[in-house]
Amino acid sequence: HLTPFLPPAGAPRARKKRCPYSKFQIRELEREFFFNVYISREQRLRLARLLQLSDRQVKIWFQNRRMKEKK
Amino acid sequence: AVMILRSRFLDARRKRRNFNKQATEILNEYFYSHLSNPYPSEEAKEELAKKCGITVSQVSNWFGNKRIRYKKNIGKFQEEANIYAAKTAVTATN
DNA sequence: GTCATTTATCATGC
DNA sequence: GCATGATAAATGAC
Repeated sequence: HLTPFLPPAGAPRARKKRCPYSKFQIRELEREFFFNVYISREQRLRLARLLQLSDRQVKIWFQNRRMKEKK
Repeated sequence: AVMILRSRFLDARRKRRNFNKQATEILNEYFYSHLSNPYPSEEAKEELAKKCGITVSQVSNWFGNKRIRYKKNIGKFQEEANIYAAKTAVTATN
């Protein structure tokens, strides 16, 4: 029979491997989320430095966290 | 050394119970009869959920897991695929 | 921004 | 011991 999922044709550049965050990282992210569901640009950069995460990672964490909240 | 302790807090939602055989039968029938595009619409998910006695989220979880695990090892699911292919006359209209 | 996904990881069933 | 369902990072459509 046929196979699902059309091949991505072009060069599929490697996706970043999912790495679970540490207890400390989660705790600080949750703490900030408690006060601000939508984190500001400045706070985002500050948290990223503190937690050794990229600005993008913090941004995405808040996006996923908001989705989790509404469920 | 810095240990990354990821001890999990009690997560009630993570309690897992297998679906009954009838529900799995229904989900597999849909999956293998739409193997070229195993992405049920929202309406189809709701209908599957109703027929299986599970939630829409559980249907989404099932298809997500099924797609990735099937793609990752097609050979392992070959026998299962043949069973459901023979069982259901394809009426794939999408 | 939301949101349906992909992927790996986690927790449980058996 | 893996199979299976649910959750946690990460991507991409819109």
